Amino acid sequence: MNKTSKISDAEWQVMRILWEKAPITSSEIVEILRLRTGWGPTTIYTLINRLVNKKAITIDKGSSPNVCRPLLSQQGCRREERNFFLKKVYDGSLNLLLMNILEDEELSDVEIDELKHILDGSKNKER
Amino acid sequence: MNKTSKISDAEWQVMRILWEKAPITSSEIVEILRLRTGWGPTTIYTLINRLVNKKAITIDKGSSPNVCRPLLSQQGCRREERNFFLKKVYDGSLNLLLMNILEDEELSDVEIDELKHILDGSKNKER
DNA sequence: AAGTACATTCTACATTTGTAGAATACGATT
DNA sequence: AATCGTATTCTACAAATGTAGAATGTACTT
Repeated sequence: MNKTSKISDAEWQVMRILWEKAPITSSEIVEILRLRTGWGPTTIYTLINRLVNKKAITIDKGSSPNVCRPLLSQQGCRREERNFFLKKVYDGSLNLLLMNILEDEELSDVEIDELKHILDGSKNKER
Repeated sequence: MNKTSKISDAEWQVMRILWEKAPITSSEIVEILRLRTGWGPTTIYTLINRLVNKKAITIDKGSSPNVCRPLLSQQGCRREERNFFLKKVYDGSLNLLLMNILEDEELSDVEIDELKHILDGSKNKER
C-alpha cells in the first residue's frame, strides 16, 4: 500500500536544495529559498514539514538549527516525475518528445551534436 | 494579466481526447474516458466545464449531445508543460534529461538510432 | 401529453497545495 | 533569572483538484 504521495511543485524546490547540499540545516534552506523565491520563512518550514510527513526527508532534531537530509533519491524522483510527465503529455513517446523539442526550440547545431554525443555514449552499454 | 491557469492532470486526459478527435460531443468524451479511466460521467462533465472556465475549450450548445473543441493548441500546451517540467526537475537542462533517460531506461540500439535520426533531421533547418 | 432514457448542470465534499500569522521554544546575552 | 533574537511549530485559510450524487433538461417513444 505504499502510495508514494506526490511531491508538489513547491516541495520540489526544497528537495532540490536538499539533494544539492544535504546535510543542511533548515534555516539554511529557509535562507536559500527566501532569496530564490521570496517565500516567507514559515511557508518554507511548512514545506519542509510536509516533506517529512511524506517521508521524503528526515530532520535530525537535537542541534538547534535542525539538520535535514533527503530520504528519496533525486534519481528516483526524477524518474517518477519524468515518466508521469511523459505519459501525460506525450503518451509515453520519447521520440515525440524529442521531435517536439526540436520543433519548438531553436537548438544550435552544436547543441544538437551534444545530444547526439550523449546518445552515442550509451550505445552498446549492455552485452 | 493573462494568467493562463494551469490544466490539471485529470483535465489533460480530456484535452488529449479533444486534440485527437475534435469536434466531438461531450457524451463521446464521457464514454471514452469512462472506459479509459473508470471515472463517472459527472466527474467527466465537471472536468469539461472546468476546461471551459479556463478557456481551454468551447462547447457549441445547441445540438443535444453538445459539441466540444479545443481552444488551446496541443503544441502550445505541450510546450508549456514541458518547459515547466524541465525547469522543475532538470533545472532546464535538456542534456541532463537525456542522460538521465539513458541511464534509467534500457533503450535498444535501434531506439537510440531512431533518436539520433530525429536529431539529424533537424540540423541546418535554419539558414 | 406522459414516460423514459440519455445529457447536462448544480451542488457538495474531502484532499492537497500555496501561503503565512501567531505562538512558542531555544540559545546567547545581560 | 530576565531578555532578545533566531528557530520551529501550530493554526489557518483560500484556491485548486479529484470525485460524484442529486436535480434538471431534452428528445424520442408510446
